[in-house]
Amino acid sequence: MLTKRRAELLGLVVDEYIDTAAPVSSRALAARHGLGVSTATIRNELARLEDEGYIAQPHTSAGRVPLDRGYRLYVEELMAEEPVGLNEQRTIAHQFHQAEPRLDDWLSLAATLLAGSVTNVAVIARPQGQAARLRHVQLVELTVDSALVVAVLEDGRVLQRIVSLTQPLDQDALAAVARRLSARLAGADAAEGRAVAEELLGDEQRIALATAELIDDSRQVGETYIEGLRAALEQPEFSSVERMLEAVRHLQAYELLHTLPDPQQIGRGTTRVVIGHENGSAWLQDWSMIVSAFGDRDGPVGTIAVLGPTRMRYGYTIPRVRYVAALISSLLEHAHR
Amino acid sequence: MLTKRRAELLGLVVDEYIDTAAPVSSRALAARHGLGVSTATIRNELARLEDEGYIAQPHTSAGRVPLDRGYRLYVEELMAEEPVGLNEQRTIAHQFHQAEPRLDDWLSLAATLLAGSVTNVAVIARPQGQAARLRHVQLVELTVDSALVVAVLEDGRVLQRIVSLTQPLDQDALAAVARRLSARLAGADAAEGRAVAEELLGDEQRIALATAELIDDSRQVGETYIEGLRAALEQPEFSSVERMLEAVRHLQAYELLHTLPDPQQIGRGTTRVVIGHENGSAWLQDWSMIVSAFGDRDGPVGTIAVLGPTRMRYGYTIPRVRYVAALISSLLEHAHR
DNA sequence: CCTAGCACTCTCCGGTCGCGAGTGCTAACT
DNA sequence: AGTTAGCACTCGCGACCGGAGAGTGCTAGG
Repeated sequence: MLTKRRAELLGLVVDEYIDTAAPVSSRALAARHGLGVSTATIRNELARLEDEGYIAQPHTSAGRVPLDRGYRLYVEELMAEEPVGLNEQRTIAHQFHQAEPRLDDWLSLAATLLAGSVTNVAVIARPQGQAARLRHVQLVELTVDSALVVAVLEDGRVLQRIVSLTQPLDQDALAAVARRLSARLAGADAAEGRAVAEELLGDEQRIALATAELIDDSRQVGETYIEGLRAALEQPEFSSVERMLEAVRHLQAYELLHTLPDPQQIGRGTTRVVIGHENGSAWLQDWSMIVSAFGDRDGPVGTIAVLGPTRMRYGYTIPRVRYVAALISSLLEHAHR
Repeated sequence: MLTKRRAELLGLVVDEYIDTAAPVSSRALAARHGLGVSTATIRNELARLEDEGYIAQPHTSAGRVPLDRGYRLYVEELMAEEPVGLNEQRTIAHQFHQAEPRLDDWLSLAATLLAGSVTNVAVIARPQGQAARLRHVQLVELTVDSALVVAVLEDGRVLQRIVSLTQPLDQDALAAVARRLSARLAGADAAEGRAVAEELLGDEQRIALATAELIDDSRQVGETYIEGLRAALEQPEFSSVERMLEAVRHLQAYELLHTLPDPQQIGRGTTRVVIGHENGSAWLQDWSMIVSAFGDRDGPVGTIAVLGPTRMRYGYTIPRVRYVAALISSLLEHAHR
């Protein structure tokens, strides 16, 4: 069981780590917060917390770093929220009232302000329409090195896209590929399409991927606003070129839109925190996501989220995401009248 | 004087460097292109080219790297253009005809296609309105740590923006700052405003910067589309964290919009190449910019540009920028009818 | 004017070493 | 039983070499 003292200690470890981004040592804990015990005692407790999977050491002779499980408990029970001060509220609200009363402008502004306020990536997405499933695919030869992928969806819509090929394929070969893909992909949604594509190779894979993307396109992707890339990248977790590149690679409208949960599933007024491995996507393993929804009385219409390293100022970020979501919702309500 | 042979050699050095991103040695040149001379002779010629400021060595025992002057000559006389093939033209044009016939969608698509085609950053900007000059500034105390900057422009427009302060300033102090700034900035355009801000410190600097940005805002910034950040960042010139961060920091709509030349100054149909230090801004010192304008018969309305490291495939990029600009212009013409 | 040969320079890479930070464990203390 | 002082041990990190390799400039001879 997790004793009171150990829980408090965990809270301190997370606080400290969020602050310094460096493994937290028993000495640092004793020094910064005068708990009435020695470092040896703290070490014992830390060892217990490690056994229970809340924290870990990067290597034998290092301090402790929170694990996802530690963050989870922290977010649910230990952290102190830093509410949005009145000044801050006024400053933010003012900018909205000053802007043109257009939803697009509001959302873009909201993304910018939120990103600036929490120094992380802010994403605001407004999906439109329903995602459909595939009926079948056809391929049309365009030039030697490109073909047209035509996706026919179950609801009857027809979408097309050009794919460039690495090897020449004539119309017969294309037809064969199309037959195979149609068989495997019939009834598939975008995610299933991508899964099938994973198993294929070369041009056939490219075509399958294009098909999956066409299915995705059926959602008629609304606007997506992404801000704060720069602020996020300045954080120490991205101090190597590879991590930075990976972040830039993935932080794109297209990919994010399909990573964020549907606004319906969140519901207005609630804020969900998704930590590290709780994210489905592999690349998000050491990211956390704070998601909220906005909308009017007819229900939620969009998602507003902050993405950042798992080492994120949850207590600070969460209220701000919630506040901005609520603010937009109330702007929408007023606009409707 | 630059002999024929030396010019050719320079062309080869630039070609090779663009290709490999590594300093070019006399041996590499002799091996890859069977010039009828020995490496020693090549070394002599390279030494001359270095004296004349076209190329340089990163350190004594390294090969040669082109300097801006070398690139300039290359672009103007030596490079071989790689025209946009018919297939490529068709593939690109097709996507435009498939898109909704809205200028916004066209521009966004153009940025994406262009960036993908040249694997560098593509920027498309459509400025609107004229930039104005400042009449005077006023400051209004909002909260302890924020103030409202009110800029009155020469054409009578009034723009405002909130600035957060690092130190508390009361209304008297703010009034003093406003008086000082108004005196220094009267009649200034945005660039001059920024220059003055550079000389100031702390909150006064922040306020001056905000003022400069307000002046900029008077242009009523149109849409800016930026694509290809990721592709650009994968290039070897950004293989250090600092360079990458610097690029991300600067490649923002706001900053780029004010870096690109006015479409009027370029004129439809022409393509301008700006290499390294020829760029005004300090951060662009090792970037090159290929700029073209698009518009209809009433004149150019927007700028289309590709940004990349000075080591850029000029011969490949230039025709593609030109092509896309022309394509959009012609779409505009047709739409007008 | 060209070229073979050579001495020289400088970077890059791998290995070694010592320092410092931090831990876990043990034994004594309350 | 819980706490603590003391200590041996581990590990990462930065500094410091030293040799290999790449490339140059120069010289002397064709």
